[in-house]
Amino acid sequence: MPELPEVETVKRDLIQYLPGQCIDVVRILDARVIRGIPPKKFAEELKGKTFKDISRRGKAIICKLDDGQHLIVQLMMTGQLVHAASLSKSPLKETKVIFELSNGSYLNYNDQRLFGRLSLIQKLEDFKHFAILGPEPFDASFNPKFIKESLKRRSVAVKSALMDHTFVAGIGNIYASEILFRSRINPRRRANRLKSDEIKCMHKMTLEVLDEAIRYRGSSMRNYRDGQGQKGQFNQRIKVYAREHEPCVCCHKPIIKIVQGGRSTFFCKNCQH
DNA sequence: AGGTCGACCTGGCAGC
DNA sequence: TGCTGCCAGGTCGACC
Repeated sequence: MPELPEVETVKRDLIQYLPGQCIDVVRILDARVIRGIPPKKFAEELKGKTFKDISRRGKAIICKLDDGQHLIVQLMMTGQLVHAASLSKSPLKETKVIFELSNGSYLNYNDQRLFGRLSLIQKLEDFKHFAILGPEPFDASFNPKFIKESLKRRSVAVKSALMDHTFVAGIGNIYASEILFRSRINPRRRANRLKSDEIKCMHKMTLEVLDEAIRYRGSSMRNYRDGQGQKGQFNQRIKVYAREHEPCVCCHKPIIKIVQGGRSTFFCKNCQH
């Protein structure tokens, strides 16, 4: 799914279109994406509400409504939140929910695999997922000291730790591999065995990779699209993810792929120690 | 408590 | 052409 850079890109797109728009109609084409509330009630509750603000926490998009409620969208693996000026004549097969807005435009929720979820909650504190989420990478609280302290008790591979959202929010499979490549750290290293200078470097590279990915509007492996339905441009800057057998940009030895915690990891054995 | 694994879903693609 | 098996960006809950 979209990881932090992709979700941040979608958020920045939608913030240009949604605030001030009233939801006239909610059309639910597949009710399985609606969570924690009966779909009919979901549609009724949202009808007539106006978007006040759009924000992001981890990989979730938060739409604040004028009545104080929050529409939370988790895109998961294949979700897309796309704004469209007009309704497509033949709606995509993946379109699961259509929000008709007061200015005649539309917000479509598309999702091929139906892992994504739309929730409607009163208070953000009530949302269970946020309660367990670690700090935002760009937050000052996410710093080398915090990382060192958090990883002290974790014997898992550092790649798995980076992807653990209770440790730090927003990092998924693509960016975990990219961050470790730039940090020259072997993804198999145990998290609690990293030296202080390696932690400092990993922290710096986390911010560098995520910031660069946001500037390039994210990566599109298969399904990701931004708020306007366009692909991200970070793909050509990806150094290791999904590049098995390709030469490493530094030493030209082949990139290798391993499986950690059931997920693919890509790295250079020669450059990452 | 931390770690591991399967379940949740659909569709694209490689191999036969 | 058509089948089978494998793979995919995330999260959660059950279990050890």
